[in-house]
Amino acid sequence: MSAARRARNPRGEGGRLREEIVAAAIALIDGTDDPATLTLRGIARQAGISAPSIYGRFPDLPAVIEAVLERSFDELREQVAAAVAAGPDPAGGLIGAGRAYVDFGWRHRARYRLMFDATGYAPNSVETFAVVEDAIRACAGLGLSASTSPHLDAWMLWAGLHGVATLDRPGRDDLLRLGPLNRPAMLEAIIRRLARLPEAPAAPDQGAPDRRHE
Amino acid sequence: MSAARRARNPRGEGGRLREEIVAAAIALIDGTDDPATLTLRGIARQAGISAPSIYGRFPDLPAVIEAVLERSFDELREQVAAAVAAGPDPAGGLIGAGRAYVDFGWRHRARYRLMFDATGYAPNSVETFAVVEDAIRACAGLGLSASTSPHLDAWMLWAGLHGVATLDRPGRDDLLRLGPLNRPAMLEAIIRRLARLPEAPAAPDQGAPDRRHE
DNA sequence: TGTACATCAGTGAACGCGCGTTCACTGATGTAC
DNA sequence: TGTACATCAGTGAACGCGCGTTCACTGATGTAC
Repeated sequence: MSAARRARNPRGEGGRLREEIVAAAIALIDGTDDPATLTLRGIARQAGISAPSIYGRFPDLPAVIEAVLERSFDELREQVAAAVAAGPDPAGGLIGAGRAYVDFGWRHRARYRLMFDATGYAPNSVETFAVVEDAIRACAGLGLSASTSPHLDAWMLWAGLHGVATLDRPGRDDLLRLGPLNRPAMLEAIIRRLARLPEAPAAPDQGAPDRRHE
Repeated sequence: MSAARRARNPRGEGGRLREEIVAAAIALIDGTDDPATLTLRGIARQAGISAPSIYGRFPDLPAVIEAVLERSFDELREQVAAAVAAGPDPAGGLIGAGRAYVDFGWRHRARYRLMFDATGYAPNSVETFAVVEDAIRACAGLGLSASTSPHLDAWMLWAGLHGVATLDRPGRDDLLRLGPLNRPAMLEAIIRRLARLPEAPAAPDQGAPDRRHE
């Protein structure tokens, strides 16, 4: 599985292994569709170390998973915040943030499921929420959103984004097989309705191909 | 685990065991929080039979799970359809349907996750979708909903409901710990926005206690 | 009415597997004197 | 500068477990004659 034999870390830098373990765990789960693939032995194989080596850096498997959660929520927050900042205006930034969120869920399908299904604890998950809430608040302040409670509306928006990210998935053609949907336009509509932005302006070329599952 | 020794089925009615196996599987998964608990050996224990007995009725474990999926989607459709019919008017029925949907997800947490995460195939899942779509169409026909595309709006509504059903869960206090939310009111707001019903009328006593996790 | 027999509804023991975790160890490397 | 030694970064073998599945069987029961 792994390439050449891994070189042992120099004296005093054994802590580096901790990072390698978390990175291996993320690579492992990102390469599959099923969070159950994330086993301690699998992580060790991916990292090119023996299974017991993990115990030098983590007390047990749940501790490794918790580290994966924390890093993943950081990543999610960064990507969502970057999208907010990249928007042409606050409303565009908010819509981009929603897209970035769902995109993360689609690109890291199993990891995303782990993030929300695991029994672990990720205290930094609220930071992503705060980014969304602040974006709505900014829009409301400028009169771009009709939101009177950014806190509640952010919650609703998150629920909607979470639904899109997890409901719409390949490999289950029984679910919502609705013909060729224009997913980007639908996602934007959901964001607008839940964040109380005005309906989208007329979009002439909404028949763009759906490249989601490629 | 099981009570007294199970009595063997009479001659010719061995097919009854099939029903018992599916029922045992549902009881097993409904009694836990983790879909991974649904093992073949666990199902056999729950049903009070030996593990190999299952092979007389199902080719393997995935086949049992598929039967669970099918029965579960039937149950979901029934409950959603009943809520539509029980509404005081079409709009009230639609809101009730959304509530019933999320309620199913909350009451059968692990099973609901299995329904959407499993790799199986449940052809009857579209029937629930059709119930929602028809409810929106009925509202639109009466001018109660501003929907111009019940099909797309039903999809969005489903995504929103799915998000609420799966995102908001006990045992993960890190996620969206937002203080005492008025969940019923928020759920209703999500349904109204996505199904394009008018905003809720002023609700004086929205501070009702949140009894969801009791 | 008796009885041999086929069928049916299961069971008990065993298999190989991957898992999380423990234990005793190995061998390189920096440090004290 | 040399060397004993403590420390560090891991490893290999083994444990017990629950899993899905296979196999040969058992014992009750309806049916043919």
